[in-house]
Order: sequence, then C-alpha cells, then structure tokens
Amino acid sequence: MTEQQKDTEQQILKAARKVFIEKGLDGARMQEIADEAGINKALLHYYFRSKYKLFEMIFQEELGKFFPKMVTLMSSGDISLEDKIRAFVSNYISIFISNPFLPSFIIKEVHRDPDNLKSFFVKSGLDLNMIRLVITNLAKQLNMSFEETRHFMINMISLCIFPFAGRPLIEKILFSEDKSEYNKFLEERKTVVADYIISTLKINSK
Amino acid sequence: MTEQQKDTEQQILKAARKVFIEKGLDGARMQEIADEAGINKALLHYYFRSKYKLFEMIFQEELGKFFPKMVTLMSSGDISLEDKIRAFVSNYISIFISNPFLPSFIIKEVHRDPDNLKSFFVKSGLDLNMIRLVITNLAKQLNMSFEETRHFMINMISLCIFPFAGRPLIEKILFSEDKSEYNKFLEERKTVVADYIISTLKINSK
DNA sequence: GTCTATACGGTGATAGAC
DNA sequence: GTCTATCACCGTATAGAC
Repeated sequence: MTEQQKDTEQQILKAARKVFIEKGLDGARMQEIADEAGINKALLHYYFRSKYKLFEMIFQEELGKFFPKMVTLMSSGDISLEDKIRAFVSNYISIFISNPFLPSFIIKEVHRDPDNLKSFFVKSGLDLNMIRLVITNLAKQLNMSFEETRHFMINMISLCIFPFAGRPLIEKILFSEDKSEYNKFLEERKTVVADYIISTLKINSK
Repeated sequence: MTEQQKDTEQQILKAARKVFIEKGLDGARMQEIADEAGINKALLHYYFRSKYKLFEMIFQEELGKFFPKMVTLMSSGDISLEDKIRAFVSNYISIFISNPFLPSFIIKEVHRDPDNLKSFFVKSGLDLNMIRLVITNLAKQLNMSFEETRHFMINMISLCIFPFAGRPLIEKILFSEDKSEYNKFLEERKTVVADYIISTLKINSK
C-alpha cells in the first residue's frame, strides 16, 4: 500500500467517523462524507464497496472505544477496590469527554439493529465469559449476589454515560447557555460519581 | 370533525408513533407508516402535510411523556423526602416499562436537532423556572449546594433511564437469552435505585 | 375522505475517461 | 487512484378520479 493510498483511506475514515457519529447510518449522506474528506463520492465506493461496509468499519471501531476496559481494570489485584472504582469512573468519563457523541451514537445504532450485535462483540475482542467472571469475583469481594453486583455495575456505568447521552436535554433544562459550565460539570463527575458509588458500598458493609 | 375522520387520524398517529419511535425520523418511511395504519401514503399527506409535520406531533407527544413529573412529585410537601424519592423512581421506571423505546427515541432525536429543543419545551408545558425552584428547595432540605443537588437529580434520572437506553447492549452482555430476565431486572430497579439514592443521602447527613 | 398514478428530487452505486 | 457523468431506484409529495 502506497503512502497516498493510506492517506486517502485514513482521510475517508476520519470523515466517515465524523459524519456517521453525528448523523447515524440513516441520517448520513455519502456526499457529505466525500465533501468532508475533500474527495468525491466515487472514490468512497472505490475504497469501501458500499455505504454499509464503510459504516461497519466505523461502528466496530467506536464500539471498541465504548466498552469499558473493566476486565483489566476490575481484575488487577494490587490496588484497593475503592481505587479501582475511582480509576474506572475517571477513565471512562475521560473517554466520553474526548468522544462526546460516542454514547448517543452507540445507543442509536444498537437500537437500529440489535440482532447483529453479537457478531460485532467478537470482533471488538469483548469476552463475555471474562466479564461475567469479573462480576462473580466482585460479588464475592462485596459479599453480594451476582444479581446485586450486576445492578451495581450497571449503576456505575449509567452514572458515567447518561450525562453524555442526554446532554442536549439536561444542558438546556438545568444549565446556562455557557457551554463551559456543562464541561465543568462533566469533569466534576469523575469524583462525584466515584464518591457516590463508594458511599453506597460503605452503607452496605455496615 | 366526523367520527371517521377522528378514527383515521388516530389510526395514523398510532402507526406513526410506532414507526417513528422504532426507526427515528431518518429511518422511518411514509410507506411503512401507511401500511401500519392500513391506508395509503397519499392519505398521510392529506391529514398531515408532510413527514416532518407528522413527526413533530409524535415527538412533541413523546417528549411530554419523557419529562419526569418531578415538579409535582418533588414539591408536594405532605410526604417525607424518602417517600418522594421512592414514588418518583417507581413511577418514572413504570413509564419506561410501558414505553421501552422512549428513552432511545428521545436521545436519538434530541441529538439530531438540539437547537430546536426549546420550542418543544414550551409546548410540552415544561416550566424551566419551576424546575430550578424545585432543585433550590431540595438543596435547602438536603443542606447541599445547588450544584450538588443538580448532580443528585441527574444521578437519579440516569439510574432510571440508562437501563432502557442501553438495553440491547446490557442485555446481550450480562443477561441470558430469556427476555423475561431483563424485564424482571427492570422491575427490581424500582426499589434498587430508590434504595441506592436514599443510602447516599444517609451517608451525607451523618 | 380515500384511492391510483405520477411527478420530482435525491441517493447509493457504477461506467469509463484520464 | 481519482475524476465526471450517469444510472437505477427509492422516497416524499402532489394531481386528479371517484
């Protein structure tokens, strides 16, 4: 592959990423992606046979970013549970601060075609058995049932993701016009959410 | 308006609701709505001039369902805060159990066109000043700042909504194939989330 | 009010020149 | 590898008969 090929391909992927994430599969237009990449529509089809094939690339990529690295984070044994939670929440929120539209994009596309999901999991390197093992181990550590621990994990993830997924609503209802106020709020949540989660554990352990 | 007119109009709205909520504005097809309503495309335009006008009706309606009735719930003074929280969470989750795709629909459409949101708020009867007043009052009661109370409210809402918005993902990763398992999980959350929220308050009040 | 037929623009995809 | 031109189709919207 020549330098130029690689360049154009990357240029297309970058443009497609931007447009697909903002508009979704249904709302995106090949023309807009071409414009964004500074090329013409025909070239898109030359590199990626179809709109859907191009979309698949992007979706696969973004799904990989979306999955929390909980397996690595929650299973390393040399730090305290409290520190694990703080690290998890902080890192996860950081990913969304860098990719603000990732949550809404994933939610949108996952609802558009729920049946095809599992094939994407495999390619994303998501190991379902490993995840369940992590939860089982966490359950022992917390002296909770598997089901309770599952609620616990989903609570933590909900608190990280929803402020991004629902941003347009929340921001217009509860914040001022100044965008930086919401960004500050999101930054705060790295500690707020962790504190929140940890406080519920302290209650339970009493 | 005759009985028949009313009937057809309602039939169209019902069909449009189903299709738009599932597919979104971009993914929905007028033909599919017509089929669902048992009529033809032309009649859709006879009743509602355009696809977008029909969509607006549905979006407006659904946005109204989506807004938590927190103003009424959180401001009535004759029950304890703990009971208010339990009632809020339980009612809010019940709405989503009855309308499982409401969260993903709202998130999708709100990201598609964030700028137009405020005009919909007014028509939904959403009173921004009243909401802020409720939070201010709650802040006093909890001995917290406005900003902390805002986090608190958003936490509570996140925990209610995300399991619906992210259902296809969560279900495939952490649950069995049996759909009823997830429904049971959602039902459980009426108490789990309330307990969770209330437990953090007890910590803070010590 | 409801239908069939059709206009009209847009969109993904391809052919073919360079 | 990249472009222009064009195709074939689909989707919204309208015209006109009943």
